[in-house]
Amino acid sequence: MNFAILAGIAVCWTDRKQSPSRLLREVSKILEKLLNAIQNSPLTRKLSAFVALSENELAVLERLHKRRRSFVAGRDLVHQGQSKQAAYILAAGWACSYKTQPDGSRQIVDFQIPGDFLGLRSVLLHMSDHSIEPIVDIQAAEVLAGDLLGAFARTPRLATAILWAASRDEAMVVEHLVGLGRRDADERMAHFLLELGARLALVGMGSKGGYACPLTQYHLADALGLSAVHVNRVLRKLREDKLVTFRDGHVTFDNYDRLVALAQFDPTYLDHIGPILK
Amino acid sequence: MNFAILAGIAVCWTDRKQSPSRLLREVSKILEKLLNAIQNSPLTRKLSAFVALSENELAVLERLHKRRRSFVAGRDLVHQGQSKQAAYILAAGWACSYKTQPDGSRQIVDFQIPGDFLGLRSVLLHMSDHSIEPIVDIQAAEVLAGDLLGAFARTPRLATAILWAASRDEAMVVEHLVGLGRRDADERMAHFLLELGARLALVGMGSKGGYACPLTQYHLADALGLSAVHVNRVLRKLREDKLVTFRDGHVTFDNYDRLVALAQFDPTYLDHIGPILK
DNA sequence: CGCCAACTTGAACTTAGTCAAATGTCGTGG
DNA sequence: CCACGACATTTGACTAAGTTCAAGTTGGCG
Repeated sequence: MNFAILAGIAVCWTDRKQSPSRLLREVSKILEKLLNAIQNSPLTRKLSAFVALSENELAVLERLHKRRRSFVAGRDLVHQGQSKQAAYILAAGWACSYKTQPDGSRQIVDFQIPGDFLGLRSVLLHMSDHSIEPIVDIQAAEVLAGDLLGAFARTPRLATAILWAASRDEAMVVEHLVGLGRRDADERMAHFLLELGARLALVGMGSKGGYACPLTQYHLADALGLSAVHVNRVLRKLREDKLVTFRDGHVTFDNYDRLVALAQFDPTYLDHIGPILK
Repeated sequence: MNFAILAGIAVCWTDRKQSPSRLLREVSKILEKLLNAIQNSPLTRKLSAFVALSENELAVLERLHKRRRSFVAGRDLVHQGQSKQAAYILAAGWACSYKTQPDGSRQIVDFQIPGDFLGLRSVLLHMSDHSIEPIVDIQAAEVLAGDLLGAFARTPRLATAILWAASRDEAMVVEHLVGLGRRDADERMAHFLLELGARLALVGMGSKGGYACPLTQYHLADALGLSAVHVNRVLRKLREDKLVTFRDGHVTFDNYDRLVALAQFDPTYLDHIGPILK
């Protein structure tokens, strides 16, 4: 009995005859397992949205989610310069990775939402070049370097899928860099809010209408390279122009299309189909 | 007969007795091969500076350098949005990867110098999210996705070394992002010139005294998120302050230590020892 | 020689930062 | 219940950094 999810469509096949009732029973058992895996893990959900994962691969992925730990908001999970070998898969809550300068100012490099890896690069460099802070209380699965490499060796397709997700993250960092270098404050904010919405939509936490967002204006300032004061002004302007409203922990897109036009937002780099479905 | 280069020191050993003259002959043969490989390939040189590579791994690395091609300055090697599966190893010359915005402005994400990979991420995403432009005439070895994966499968240590180099590149992009978000124009320029110097020193093309640099002030402007006019002013100021001189395709550090202090340059993220020498 | 690209400089302008102060909100302890 | 502090948000007035526009200068090369 074989089973796979292909671009959202379940496919199953068998090479020998079976009674219909037995076939049905098996399929339903597998479906239940899959549903379980996908519902329990935003990472699985994210990867499944792009890449065909077999039952076996899903099982390996699930095994990576053992060793679950909780962390409280605000206390650094990893600190810049710390030598640490573990990565994490974020299961619930938001985090951000940032670097602090000697003069005290900080730059947020990226936000992580459920399904994202934390500190994958640190594992390879054997040293964290940045800090990671939980923005709210979070749940994360610790992944030891050895387990990850083991999983890669046993399921190369999964390895490719994870590397693909890492590449996608890197593409987002590049887009962020472009924003800091070549977009003014309004465009930067618009682009940021749109990108975050697109990412959240992938794990079922947002839509074109808006999304819940626990970030403070200080987080936005540190991410966008602006002062908190200016962030506030920009948000006011966007709100008054009926483009987007950021208020009380919630982002509401008042006019998605005009916002996309302002930000010159092109979600191509997020939308791409994965590398496995050839 | 075994042989390795370990942090710049050659090591050889054998498990059976051999006549001294024969041993000597073998060692000199191997040395010649290695010298050849290292001189011919800046990538080999870069990796060897951090990671112990065996004779076999060096041979595999050399094989990746077949299929050498030339490209003229200014004509895009890869274009944004292009679907392309090959990556390149830059053998000679300088290139830059950049993104252009719909409004025509461009942001240079990174410069590549000999020994760097071009478009490694594009291979995984099956699509280039940026363009690559040779700054001068360049020589690059085309690496097909298949060859790369084959080499990875046969020599996992080499795979780790290359992934490590890729992580290091990503760390540089992050540092660049921090610069755009949280450093003013002077610091940004100082930091950039220092980082470039450190990278070039790794492949023997620069020192604490300075280095040859084919970039124009427009390149600097596009990389640092400044206008070309302002780049000119910043360069003048740094020159007048006797910190660094950028002129006639040559960067000269007039006062390395004060420049490091101004830029708050911390080369930790470039200096790190590789992942294999545990 | 004349052209072109890179570089240089000045002046006016715009964006975003800094400083300062007021408002709002939430949870804690009296 | 209210007072209080901690923190996030909001607004205004002023300032500094960097852009834009415009007009040269320089140097290499056909």
